[in-house]
Amino acid sequence: MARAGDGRDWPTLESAGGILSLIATGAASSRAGLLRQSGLSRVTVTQRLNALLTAGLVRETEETLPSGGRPTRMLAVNAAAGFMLVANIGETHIHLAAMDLTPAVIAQTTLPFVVASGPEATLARMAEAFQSLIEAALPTHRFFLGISLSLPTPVDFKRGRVVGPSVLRDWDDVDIIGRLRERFAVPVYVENDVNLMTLCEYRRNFPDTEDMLFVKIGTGIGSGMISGGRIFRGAQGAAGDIGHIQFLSDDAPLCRCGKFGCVEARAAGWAIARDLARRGFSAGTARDVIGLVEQREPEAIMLLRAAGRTIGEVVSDVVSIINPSLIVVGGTLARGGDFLLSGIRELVYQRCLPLATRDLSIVLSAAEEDSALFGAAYLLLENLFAPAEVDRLLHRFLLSRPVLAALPG
Amino acid sequence: MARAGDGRDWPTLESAGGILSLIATGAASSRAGLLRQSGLSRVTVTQRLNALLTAGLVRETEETLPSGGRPTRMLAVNAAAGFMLVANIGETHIHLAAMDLTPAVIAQTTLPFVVASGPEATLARMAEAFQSLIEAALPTHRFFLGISLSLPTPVDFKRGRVVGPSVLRDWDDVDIIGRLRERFAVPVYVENDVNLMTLCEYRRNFPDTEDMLFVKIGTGIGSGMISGGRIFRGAQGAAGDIGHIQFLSDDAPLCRCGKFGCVEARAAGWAIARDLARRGFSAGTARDVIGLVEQREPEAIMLLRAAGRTIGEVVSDVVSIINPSLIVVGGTLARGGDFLLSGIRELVYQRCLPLATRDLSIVLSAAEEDSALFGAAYLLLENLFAPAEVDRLLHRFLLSRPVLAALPG
DNA sequence: CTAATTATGTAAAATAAAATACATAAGTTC
DNA sequence: GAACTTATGTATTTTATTTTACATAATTAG
Repeated sequence: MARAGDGRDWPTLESAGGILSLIATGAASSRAGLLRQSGLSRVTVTQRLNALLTAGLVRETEETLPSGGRPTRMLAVNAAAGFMLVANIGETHIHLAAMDLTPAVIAQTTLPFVVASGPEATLARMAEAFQSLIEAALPTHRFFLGISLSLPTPVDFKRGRVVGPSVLRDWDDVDIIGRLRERFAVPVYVENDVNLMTLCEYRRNFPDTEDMLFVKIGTGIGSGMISGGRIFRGAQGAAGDIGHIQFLSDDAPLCRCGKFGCVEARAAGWAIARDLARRGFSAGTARDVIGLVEQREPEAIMLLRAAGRTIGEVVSDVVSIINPSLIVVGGTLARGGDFLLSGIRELVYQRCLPLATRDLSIVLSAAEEDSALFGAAYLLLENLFAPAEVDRLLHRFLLSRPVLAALPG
Repeated sequence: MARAGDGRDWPTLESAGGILSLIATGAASSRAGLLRQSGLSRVTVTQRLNALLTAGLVRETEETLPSGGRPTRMLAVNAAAGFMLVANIGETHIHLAAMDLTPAVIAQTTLPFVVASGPEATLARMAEAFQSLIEAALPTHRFFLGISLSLPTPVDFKRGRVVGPSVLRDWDDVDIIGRLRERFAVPVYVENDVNLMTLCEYRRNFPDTEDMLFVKIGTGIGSGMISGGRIFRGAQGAAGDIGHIQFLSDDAPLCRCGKFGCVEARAAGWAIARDLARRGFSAGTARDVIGLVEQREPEAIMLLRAAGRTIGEVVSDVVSIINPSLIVVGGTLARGGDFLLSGIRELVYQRCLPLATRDLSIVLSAAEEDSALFGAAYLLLENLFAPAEVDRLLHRFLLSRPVLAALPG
């Protein structure tokens, strides 16, 4: 058969999907690991791996594993083998980037975002921006892998559409995937931003924690869950909607959703800002609240602590229901640190079974910008390189290459 | 190569695990389906399927699928190919059975159960009973597949142990799997009873509903979840513990867990019985409560309705968190029908997002005896026939057969 | 530096599986 | 009943993969 290096050997590369998937998903990172995980023979693994190496999809890393004898050479996907486009639609801006497979930013740009423009115009302008990013990335990262979008609204992941009453009016039932796919002819994924922040947190900081809860406490309150290493979406992608869980009391405040007593109306950034405003402070957003807390304003601190306990009530419900082994608290208010966290911890440890809290950690998220954007990148990667999809990816990769050596001899 | 029927062809049968798994898990039920799902060629599928057919593990069913031409012959695992042992430890009795692969009961027996006897004695007596069941089943169902147990307590499924503060005192850290495996040399699984009731409900009545919540309302309150077609267990197997979610109020009642205001203390069978007793009725258990409701005792009905609303509060939290597409209400109090259900429906539809409730059904469980026992059977089957495990099963099956035709020629 | 140890590559022979090309089976439609 | 349709089986050829057996590589231990 074809030897590594004697020109391209398409057939071997085409069948190398399984190997590529194992490396990309982290299931194996050495030849021995590939042997074990794939069940293939050494000859076959060597052949296919060589095809991937010469194609530039996989590379040997510098590090080696000492083993008593010849050290094991480690393998990794070549981060420069291609690029993807990601975008995060925020409340006022859209952040777009081209990323390599690390994922790391190759080029980026920002667009203003006005909900009122509607989906058509917005998607059109995003497509323009994407086109520029492609031109920036293409010279160095020849292969265009796909597109992944983060939206600030519930998303039906499978159908790739905005669902339910949403900040994004008029986006209901817009076929986002179809629109972008048509234009760029690559796989497109769309997901809710909190789920993507959760995924980023998992992949970056807690890759070994397969059951975690991420709570985002900013101007609003939302959550995402990783279960068995995957985003937990529920039947319609609406899982994790903890912001509008209600608990009634005499003074149940009116929520922006129209109901009384929601967690958000008690403990979200806007609610605390509302309470501070009533006390004569100038505050409207989560940032304002945190600003006052960082100035050690006692009333702001007190309200943040109270919010922590309120959120703790809901989080303890979540813990009883899904039994995670880690809770990560992020979002703007998380910058309040222990002022926020102590209340959450207090309620969770007070209310949940010892069994559920015994091995439960509650930690702050390392405040990272763009975690939704990186989450979108991780989502795309894990889908493209999933065993069931990787052959399609490989096939596109092959078609994208100039057919230098497809000639006989 | 070996033709179907010319004696045993071990090599072919040994490689037929994938085919068997597809049939057993329902992924394929015709030759065409096997072709599609397995990715193997028709020749290979035919060969392996024939090996399974002649070994008696798979059979062709009577029904056929009309297709315009020659009808498709359907395939199914031969229910009589083997038997398994299952047991459900209840509060006062242990129900043990030998079941075929339908699963249907071949033989059964009941033991009294006293917690105070402790795990050693109890497991020993169960082993005795199992031995008799084996003798009953063996003549007709020669192959012993495995053992599956239902326990009325949280279980760490992976480790096969009782965890946490539990009704089963002293069972903590008893290696149940190890004990039974040692004695019977077959795979052993242990799971919590509510999870198994959930699984049974899913497999029997709603096999197409991959995200469902089962709420058991009896003397206590518990729940189980199916997510993506699998039991959702959480990090320690403690997921779904909704009975002890608290919501405070001035009159928060003391729960048997020692905290105030738990759902159980407000709405479980024992709590309603307590309230009825205070009003002069003679009631101590969920059965007593339902007895009074069935006699149309207004106060009992009123209390059951109120319990429905209380449970509805918690269920609406669960819906917001996990977004199921179906809620099945079971347990003794479910016999109260709409008296119980209406309150649950009321709260869920009132509190949850339209997105989450749009396609959500809330139904009563068809009151079935032994659903935990059948759940245990389903659990065993789905694990034994899982792609990763099926080869082991096949191997044991081969070893268990008399080696009639292992001679040359 | 040498021996021991583990990692890795590859040619040749042996197997396993797929593709191809027919052949037959068991229904439906008319 | 004849024609058509889809399901299914199998011999033969071709292709892919594993096995076997050996060779080489790059470390550590001494």
